[in-house]
Amino acid sequence: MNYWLVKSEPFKYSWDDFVSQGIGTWDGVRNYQARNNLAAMKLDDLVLFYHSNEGVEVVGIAKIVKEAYTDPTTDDTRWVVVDLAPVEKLPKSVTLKAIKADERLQDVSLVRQSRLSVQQLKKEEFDLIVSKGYEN
DNA sequence: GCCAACGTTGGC
DNA sequence: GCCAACGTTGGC
Repeated sequence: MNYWLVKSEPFKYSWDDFVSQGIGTWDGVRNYQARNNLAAMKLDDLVLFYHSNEGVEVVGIAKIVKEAYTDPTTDDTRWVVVDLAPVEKLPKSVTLKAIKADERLQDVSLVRQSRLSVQQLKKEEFDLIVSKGYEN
């Protein structure tokens, strides 16, 4: 089981859009590192859903319902997509600020390599961020 | 809206 | 294969 984090700009594709659709194809990735992460995702891996630009926070948990396949939105065969389904919304979203403030989360890519749109997390990091979503 | 960080492209 | 120029992302 692996743990991931994906970013989306809420005005393009928000958590609420995702929930109302019930399933979301994660297309549009045009970065090799992000692509490699998509390709490594396995069925039922858990994924944190992060809002970039607006909100700048982790809002919910999703899971992989279909492993990587060729991106149907382009003829370029280098790119892949996965399908995700919502698992649950965090009672309280976890802001980037809160993540940066936690010394145990200094190695996560959000902090180290903020531009990467599909990132892998360690189980401890994933659990820690989720637990913050349940605090207070 | 600005700018830093980073990825990609293309000339040599 | 290097590197400058350029484009994009994303936090602030």
